[in-house]
Amino acid sequence: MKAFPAIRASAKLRKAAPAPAETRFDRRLSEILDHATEVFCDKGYEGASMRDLSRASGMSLAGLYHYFHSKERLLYLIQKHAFTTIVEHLKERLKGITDPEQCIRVFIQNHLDYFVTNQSGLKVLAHEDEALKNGFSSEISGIKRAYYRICLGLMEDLKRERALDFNSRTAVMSLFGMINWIYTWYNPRVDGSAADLARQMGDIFLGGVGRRVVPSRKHLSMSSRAVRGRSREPALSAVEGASEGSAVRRRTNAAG
Amino acid sequence: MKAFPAIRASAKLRKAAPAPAETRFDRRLSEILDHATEVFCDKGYEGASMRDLSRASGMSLAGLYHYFHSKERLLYLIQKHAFTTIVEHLKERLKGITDPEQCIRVFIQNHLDYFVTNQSGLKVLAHEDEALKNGFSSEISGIKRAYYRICLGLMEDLKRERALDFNSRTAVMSLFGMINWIYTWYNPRVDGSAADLARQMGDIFLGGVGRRVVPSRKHLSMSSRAVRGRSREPALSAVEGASEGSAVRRRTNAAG
DNA sequence: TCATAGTTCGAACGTTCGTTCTAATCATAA
DNA sequence: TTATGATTAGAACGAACGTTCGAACTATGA
Repeated sequence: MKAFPAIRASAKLRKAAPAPAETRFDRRLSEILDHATEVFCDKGYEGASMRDLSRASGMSLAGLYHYFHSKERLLYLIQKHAFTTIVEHLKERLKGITDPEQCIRVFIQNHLDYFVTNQSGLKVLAHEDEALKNGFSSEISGIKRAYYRICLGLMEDLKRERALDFNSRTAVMSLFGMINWIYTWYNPRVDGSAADLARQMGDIFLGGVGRRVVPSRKHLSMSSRAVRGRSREPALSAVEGASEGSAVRRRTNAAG
Repeated sequence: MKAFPAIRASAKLRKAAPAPAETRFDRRLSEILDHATEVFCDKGYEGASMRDLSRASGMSLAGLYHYFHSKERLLYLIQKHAFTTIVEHLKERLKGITDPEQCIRVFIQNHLDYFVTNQSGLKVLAHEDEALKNGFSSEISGIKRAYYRICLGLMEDLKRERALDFNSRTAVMSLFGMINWIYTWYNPRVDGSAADLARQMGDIFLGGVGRRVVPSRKHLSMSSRAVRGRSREPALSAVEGASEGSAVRRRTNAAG
């Protein structure tokens, strides 16, 4: 409701074909998790009440507690599932790819793919990072650390192959910032597909913004071209903030 | 307390020399704002209770309400002050600088400078972005939009001068991601000064990570060198997450 | 058909929430 | 000293919080 209209739009169910040995319990829990993810996305973990979750999932307050022990454990389940999914998909997609640059592009693509098909999920992951207390947070931190280390490894591979010299930690964290921050601004109508964004962010991260673009690899999809045309405007005298711009559609809650 | 130990460490008072015409009320309110910023940083806006704020600022619950009408207005005051300060500093520092690349580097430096000297403030700004309801959020959104538009203008200047072709909105948002996400991972003991980080992030954003570095501009400060040495490790076989790494000190809550 | 296990619910628990009331305290100038 | 307005605090408000309990429902196999 409140938070970010674009995000709420296209949340889909978790699975198209449920696993055969899936019990009724598992199925129902999964539904609750999906609904809860939406609510946490909208109102934040602390801001969402169990009664909100009850309303969203069409189940009574007490009924919810048949599926998890506490609100905190619910967040834990959501985060664990989301993170595990991302890491699994990533490992799968990285198999067989050897070129370090390509690996990093796959990493970005995988992350953004998950976000675009499961926007609320990534927001809950990124935004409610510190919401869990010590007991619950440690396992999530573990998965998170593994994810971080995968990316760090890719970065080191790139450095070694090209004899580069940069701070890997800063690079990884900068990349995480780029791809996670997206939950605050992404609007599918304006910003195109995940593939579009992944290519753009890959270009920026790997090649920087301040260089002439060599139009290699079947560049410039339709949608990114459309967006690009939009921002061709005077744009100087920026410091004395001009009038309403058109490039930002929904909410420019990007800064800060 | 809870959130991010490194952030809590070095928060300083807002002003060294108070303005002459500053009333007792203003001074006291400013103190409360500082304490509240710390608490919001640690527990989040929703998670922090008025009683927490009361405890932190050493004032009774009822006494707080002499200085603001509601908890929400308190957050509004914090965000407005922080944002206004950042934008003012930026405008000041951009004066006289004409080279577009240098302007963007100044933008990054200004943002990170504010963060390092006022860590809790930027976190509250970045993390509690959506906490304000419609009435309060509109004015903050305005300042935010102005800040965004400044950066967008710098980006367009760079594009024009060098005849570049990239999506300005994506570029600006990516940059915001890089410099805002820092609140989730920055540790002064590991990551060096704001100037260090600003240079590194400027290099990445402008030149990309995947290029040989020309060691121009008095490169490589002490602290960044120290960090760099640390992460010189095997680093391959990344996909099957290896054992505990040493590059991440405090918490690797960077991902997801 | 009945017993059983799994599922759902209404109602309430004790606690904490943001906020307000009224009165007491403080600083200051006359 | 006294009068005055700014500041602070104790106690309480109703509302909402996360959670629990026991009873009622429902599906399933015997």
